[in-house]
Amino acid sequence: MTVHKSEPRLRQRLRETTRADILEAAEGVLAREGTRAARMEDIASAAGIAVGTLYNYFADRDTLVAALFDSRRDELLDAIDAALAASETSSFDARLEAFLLASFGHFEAHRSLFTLALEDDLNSVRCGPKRSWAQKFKQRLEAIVNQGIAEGTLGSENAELLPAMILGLTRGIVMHAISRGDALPDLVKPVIQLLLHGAGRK
Amino acid sequence: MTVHKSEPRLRQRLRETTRADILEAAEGVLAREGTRAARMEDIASAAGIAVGTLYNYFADRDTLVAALFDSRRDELLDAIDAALAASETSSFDARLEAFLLASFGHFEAHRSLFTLALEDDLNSVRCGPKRSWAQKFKQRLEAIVNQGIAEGTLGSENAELLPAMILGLTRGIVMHAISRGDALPDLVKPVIQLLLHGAGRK
Amino acid sequence: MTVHKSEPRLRQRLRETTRADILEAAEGVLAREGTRAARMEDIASAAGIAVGTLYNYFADRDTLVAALFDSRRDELLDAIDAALAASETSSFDARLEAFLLASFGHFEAHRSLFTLALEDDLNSVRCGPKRSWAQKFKQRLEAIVNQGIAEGTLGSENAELLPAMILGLTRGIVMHAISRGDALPDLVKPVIQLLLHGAGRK
Amino acid sequence: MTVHKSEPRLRQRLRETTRADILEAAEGVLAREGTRAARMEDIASAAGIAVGTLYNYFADRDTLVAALFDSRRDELLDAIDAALAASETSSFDARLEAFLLASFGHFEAHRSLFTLALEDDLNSVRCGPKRSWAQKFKQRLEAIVNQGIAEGTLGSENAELLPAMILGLTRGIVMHAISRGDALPDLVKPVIQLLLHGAGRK
DNA sequence: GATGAATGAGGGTTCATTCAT
DNA sequence: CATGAATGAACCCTCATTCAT
Repeated sequence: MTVHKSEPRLRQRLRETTRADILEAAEGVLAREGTRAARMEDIASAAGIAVGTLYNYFADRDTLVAALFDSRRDELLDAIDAALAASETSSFDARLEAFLLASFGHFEAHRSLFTLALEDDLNSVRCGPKRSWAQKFKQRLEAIVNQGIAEGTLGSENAELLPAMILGLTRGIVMHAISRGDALPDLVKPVIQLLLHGAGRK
Repeated sequence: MTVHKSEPRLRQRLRETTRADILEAAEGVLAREGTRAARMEDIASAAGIAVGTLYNYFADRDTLVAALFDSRRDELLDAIDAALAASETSSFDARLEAFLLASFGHFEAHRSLFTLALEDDLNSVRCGPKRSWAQKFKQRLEAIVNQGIAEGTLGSENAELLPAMILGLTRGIVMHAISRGDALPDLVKPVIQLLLHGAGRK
Repeated sequence: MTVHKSEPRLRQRLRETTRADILEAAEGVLAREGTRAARMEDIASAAGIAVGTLYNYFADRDTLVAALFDSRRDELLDAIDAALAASETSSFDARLEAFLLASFGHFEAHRSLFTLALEDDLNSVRCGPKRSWAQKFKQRLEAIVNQGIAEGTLGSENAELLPAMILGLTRGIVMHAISRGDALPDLVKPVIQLLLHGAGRK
Repeated sequence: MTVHKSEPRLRQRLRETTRADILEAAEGVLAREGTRAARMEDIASAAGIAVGTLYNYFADRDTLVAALFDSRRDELLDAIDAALAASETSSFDARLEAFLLASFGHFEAHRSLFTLALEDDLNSVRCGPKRSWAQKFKQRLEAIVNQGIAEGTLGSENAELLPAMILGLTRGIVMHAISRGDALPDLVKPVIQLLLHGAGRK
């Protein structure tokens, strides 16, 4: 009886697992072959399943690719939100650091995909801001920036540009680290330093 | 005879013109359809020529697309180099401003393509640093940064990270401006401000 | 014991019921989607069972479809044979009328499938006369025609063409009625009239 | 110059020829393999061209198949209309004979396809009367029947059913001839005989 | 050199069939 | 026996590339 009751749950769980496995396989293949060249058959065999099975989980290729990017974006946002929630009462500096550490950790974990995520900005222009990765990223930054201003840590000039600039800064650093193989967490301090005090000589 | 001698020149010039027309047509089509979906026939008809003719100018699709990005990158680098040459004896601030103005001007002119150029970083990771846009951009920045340090305008900490960060900053601002339709030149000052003094309250 | 003896019977009966349910579901789906587009899964879900179960009753798709047409054909022939048996001693006119009424009744009941049964002639050409619906239909007509000749009601010229012509006539009328929504039984008289006396003015 | 002017014509003519060749190849393949099983590749190789070329002439498989049936239907109707025009002033009997001869001739020429055309009635029910073959066939019959009534050769009872019945009759006879390999023209007389005077003994 | 129809390998997708639960 | 997810052969269609005119 218990068995019969829980069976749907098991099914459900298995289904979710398989879905996740497919996305992980897709991540590897897309990163290796490129978004353009990645073939459904490659993804299937990387996931250890048959082509047809892919279509039991995703309506078509586009849906699968979109699901992959959505999934990774959501994981990133969740990590950021958790870090922000954990540092709710901290100072601006601490929260910014928490934000960057969470972000960098996620990029590190998905280094391969991240190279592709860069195309995303482009999508946010082409497909509208719906799937945008940068959009939601900026929203979190806005909140932090506002806190910094309220606290008096940040000046209020160019406040509306700051999120975009921090986002760019972060990206520049991540690309730099990825292409040189540097460890990301070490780069948190320099970013904060530049942000608060600039690179001018004191 | 002179006529005969110069005829090849005319031919040559016509050839170059057609080549440039094709690239311009390609720029529009790629921007509109995306790198993935853009078809050779679309490019040909946008250029007002037959498909086959494309192959008299470019070996294959990949070559054409690469030529497009190379061309725009070279134009950007030429504009930057000209601006830097013109401000050879100026101060760090002035040269940085010249650099940013030249860059932003180029982005403004190729707004449509620029959304695609973002994929390029990705390529620099995947195809090696050969075609990289960012790579050469950074080289120019390195020279400016070094001058700033030598002049005493910039501090010397994290000097090796600065080019990457400025690059990112620039990109963040450009994306922001593109998605909001803002004028790019207005954003030069804020970038320099952040770079030199940070966003912290004085 | 008796119980044990009759259990197989129950099973047998259940099996037959399910089989019939499947065929009925298939009839609806084929009529709605077309022979080409109808999918095994559609049939299964219309029958309220799982795809796999279909294969416990029919070896494969072709077998199922063939069984459907065979089944409806046999029902038609049974109805005709019953009508003929009931009018065994009647005159030619009466028997022909009985024949047509039985046929039309069946078409009326399977209006949806009948549109498909038209493909069947085609099959009788392509797959040989085995599954033919028309073949057996004609056999009955032959018997009636022969009686008509023996009775002296029909002339004997073109006797071998008459069954084919009556069959065609019947079909033409049925198609006409189906496409216009007319009631079939009303059309029995006109068919007999044409058949016996033609449409020429007396 | 003339050459250059007429080139488009040549192109046009070649295009039409190829289109016709494709339809003829398709006719053979469809007849051999069935509407369901016929593959684009088979059609292409039967036409002596590559698969891709098919798509330069027809948008997709459905369009090609529809074009085939439309084409043959139009040819039939043209043949009928020509026969009717040629016998404009003749009596009812003569015109009916002309009609049947024209029809039978066309069926004979497209014997292979005709087996498939039977599916068409079905389509006329499913897809509406647009592509219908029978629909237009009946229109011609209506005109002839009306003439017959006006002339006094036909009685006026059941006049609205006559076209459908003649159509059915014709079909029954054609199927009979096809399945037995009989010559169609020989069957014109019996059809007219039945139609005018019935099969009853005089 | 320009043209654009022909080519055909290759990819996305479907769906009859199987089989572990 | 019922189930329905997994399978993968098969098919439609696309589009980069070629080549005869």
